[in-house]
Amino acid sequence: MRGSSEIFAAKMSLHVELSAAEKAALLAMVTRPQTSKAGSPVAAVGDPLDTATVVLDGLLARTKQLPDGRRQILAILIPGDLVDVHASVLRQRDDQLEAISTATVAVIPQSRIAGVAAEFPRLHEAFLREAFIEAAIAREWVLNIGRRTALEGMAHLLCELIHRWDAVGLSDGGKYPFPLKQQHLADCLGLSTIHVNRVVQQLRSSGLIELERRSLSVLKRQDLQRLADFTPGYLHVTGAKAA
Amino acid sequence: MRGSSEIFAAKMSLHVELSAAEKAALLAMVTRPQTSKAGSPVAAVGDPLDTATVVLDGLLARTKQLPDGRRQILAILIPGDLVDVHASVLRQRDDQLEAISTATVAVIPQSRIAGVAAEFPRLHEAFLREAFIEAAIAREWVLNIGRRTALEGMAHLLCELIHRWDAVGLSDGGKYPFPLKQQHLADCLGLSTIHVNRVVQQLRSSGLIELERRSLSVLKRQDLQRLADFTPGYLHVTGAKAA
DNA sequence: CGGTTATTTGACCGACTTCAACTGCAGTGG
DNA sequence: CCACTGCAGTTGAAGTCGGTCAAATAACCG
Repeated sequence: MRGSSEIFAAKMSLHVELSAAEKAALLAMVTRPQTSKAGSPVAAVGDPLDTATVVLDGLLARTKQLPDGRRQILAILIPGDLVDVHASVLRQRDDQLEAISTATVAVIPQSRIAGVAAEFPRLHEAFLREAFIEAAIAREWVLNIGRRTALEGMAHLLCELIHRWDAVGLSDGGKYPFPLKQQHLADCLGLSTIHVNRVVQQLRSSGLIELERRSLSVLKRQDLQRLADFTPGYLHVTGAKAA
Repeated sequence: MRGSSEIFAAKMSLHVELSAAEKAALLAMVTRPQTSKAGSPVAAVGDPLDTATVVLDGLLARTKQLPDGRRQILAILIPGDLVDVHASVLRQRDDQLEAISTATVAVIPQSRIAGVAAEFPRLHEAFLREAFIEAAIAREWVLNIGRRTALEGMAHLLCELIHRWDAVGLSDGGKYPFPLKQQHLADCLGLSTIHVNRVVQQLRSSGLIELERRSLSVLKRQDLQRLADFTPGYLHVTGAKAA
């Protein structure tokens, strides 16, 4: 758990150099780490929105559902991510968080987030950066789902994930642990699982990726990015790891 | 112009009651009002992202484009909206703003936004609310495009627009000025203009709306909302005008 | 092992796209 | 006043991408 918090602190100080006091304050805010089993909800629609959430380990999805069960994933959350910073200002949760793999998260109470603005402006700025980047990613997803083909969209999603995974050091020479099921990919892209399967096989047979056994290998990263028209600018990662 | 700024100030104080000093500071920050002709760009990809933008009059679209010209609208901006608050933290614009109708906008320099956090915390909070709500809307659009049918999505888009228009007093008893072309609707929903046309006619012939001559009339608002599964919670409008 | 869940395959279907032509309308200039 | 132009909207026919249904593997797990 301690090590997990360090990933979070490291990510927070990626853009703004934090003082020891700021780092200490940051780690002190993070309370009540809890782990959830794969597939289980971490927060539901209508829940009071009174904490931000830090992902310490595992993957989560932010989702919305229609009354008849159609489901859409709005964001994939990875270790180090700080989400729901808007809890400092908005009142009610309008979406859901659920664990994709076994995941452990901690929370920061709403009062702490609000307080940090006055006490630790640079921490506050780091929080806002996280929130604004998640918003930028959501906008890119609108483009991805609205205007890219299934194949392009899938390629783009994979590019985004590996890029973000690289940034927090979750890669191993082009090979990544990949806990997402095809159902998750479908819900990210607004597709059926069956079509996701066909698209994945296209990517496999064109030699761009290997995807099996909960593991993703990117064989031709350049080609994959070209297919997806992936340009990482929208991720606003300008730190040392920017690649 | 003066009157337009008042709309903005009114919207800013919808959730947080602002003091006279705060209102004055707010209006003092808003500089350089400029008007753009329908269809012309207001800000382009790669532009330095050093100002937030206030919409004083007219409609804008936030857009992204793929290299081959496919275009997606990410947000419709209406009078009173404050956008690009993230300019206080992020550096580079990754999307485009363009005028839908003739529109006049003003800007707030990045330095002012950053400064306001310390000097006028409640204004800062109001700015953040705007940014977070735009993010919430973007997430709803992901659902709209990814999982709703064309008909449902169109209905939902219209519900959102009239709801936001009501909130800033742009309605006239169920009748709204409607400068969007079918091309804009298509780019909002990830559809072809031709299909938009057919969907609009479905809505017309089922008696839910009238849409002609740059004017929208909502005849059966309840039915339209039911068709769209529209629940305004994600707009986080909790003020007096919440309806 | 057996039972469950995830992935894969095939056949068919439908929502939406593409292409092409036509209508209506506002502006423009003769 | 009326042709001419250009653009938004409309209509129809044909095609495609992706969905649905059903069933067969294949992986996971107690």
